[in-house]
Amino acid sequence: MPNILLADDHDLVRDTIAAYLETIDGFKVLTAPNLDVALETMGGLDAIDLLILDYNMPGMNGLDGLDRARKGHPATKVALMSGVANREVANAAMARGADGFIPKSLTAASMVNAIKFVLSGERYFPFDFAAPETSTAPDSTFADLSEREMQTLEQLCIGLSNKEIARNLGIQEVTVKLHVKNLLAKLGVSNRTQAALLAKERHLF
Amino acid sequence: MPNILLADDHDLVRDTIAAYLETIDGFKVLTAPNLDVALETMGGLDAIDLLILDYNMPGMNGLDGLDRARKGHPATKVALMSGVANREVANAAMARGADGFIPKSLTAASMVNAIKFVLSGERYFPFDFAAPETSTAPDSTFADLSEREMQTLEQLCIGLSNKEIARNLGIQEVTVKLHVKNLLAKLGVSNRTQAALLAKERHLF
DNA sequence: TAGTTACCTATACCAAAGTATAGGGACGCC
DNA sequence: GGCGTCCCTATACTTTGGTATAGGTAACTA
Repeated sequence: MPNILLADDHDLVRDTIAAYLETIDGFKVLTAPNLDVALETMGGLDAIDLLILDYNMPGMNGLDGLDRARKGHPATKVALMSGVANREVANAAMARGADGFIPKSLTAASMVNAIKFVLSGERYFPFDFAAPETSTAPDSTFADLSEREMQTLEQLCIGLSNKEIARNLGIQEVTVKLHVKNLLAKLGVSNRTQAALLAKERHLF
Repeated sequence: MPNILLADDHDLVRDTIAAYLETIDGFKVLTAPNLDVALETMGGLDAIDLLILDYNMPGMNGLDGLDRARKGHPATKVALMSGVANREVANAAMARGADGFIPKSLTAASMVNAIKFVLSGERYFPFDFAAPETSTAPDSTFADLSEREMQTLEQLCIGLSNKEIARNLGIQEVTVKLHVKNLLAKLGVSNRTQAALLAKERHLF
């Protein structure tokens, strides 16, 4: 029966999750209202198999808290939990060695799955949480680009110069400049670099 | 006891995996040597809970096979399995609606985990397989950038102009130009847009 | 028919980006 | 001391990028 330590400053959230895990799956769950208490508890007698840290919690200071927890207790698996963190934070957490990332948007059943996953030695990263970035902004900004402007943008995203784009599209450089100018206005950015960055961010090319 | 249909043209691989799943976890496993046979089998009496398709297998034709399988049997979960596919393919598969992606580099235990995961209604995407792209090239190209050049690059990645960067760093615009010129050379690119794109690709900022 | 939109081109101009060369100050290293 | 490196600045220059205005074609639409 694995020991879990759940640290979250939101009392209601923390206690209900803990109760759920205990009753439904028979985990033994300890709780802590912030990082410092959590680390104290870790130093106690019971060996903790999994430490779940809320991302927004006193003492966390971004992902530094993750490092602190991992450093002192290498044998314990550490998962991050958050209700607000975006994909960037989640990725950063995983890159920094977290064993899992649990968005609070998960269903209870999925959360249990995730926890079991981590306890079994794997690293959990919810795919459906990782993906939205791609599908969140399907077009909107890019919808009203004309075909040529879109083609121009595409070449811009490889970092080509107007001259090169002109050659590739078989038109004059002045025309490319025109397309660039228009697409900058439509995208609401002020130069080609920003346009390329924006397009890449939206995973257009 | 869930029914699994495993389709792989590699006889040895297919049969050993099937045997493993049957003996270790009590799954009922059917097998098929290619996509067509798999789809035929699906039409049989037994309801298949999970279809596992090898990516390199007669009939697959890239990810088209995935679509064919999903279209005819919406109730069946479909996972892709591959020994060679890279991250791009895996992501594309997930984007096209696969319920899971199973690299053959997984341990047997992890594979079982993945399968249970998918059967429970979640989508499985192995983080350790997804991540390498980020960590494969930690620096190399960027290692020999000086501190100022790195700061300049960072601002470049927001699409700022030389003038703005100069203001932000508290130096003259000419100096920024110098840094830009030098970092372009070090990165082996020919303009600021390419530099920004490269840095973003490597997830530096 | 006239109006609209996308597309292409042209000339011209200014701003921004990038190159070249030169020099000075700070630091660490042999 | 001399050497190398990074940082900053300066002048001067060329190229590229972006804006403005104007005009022509083709296709679609009211």
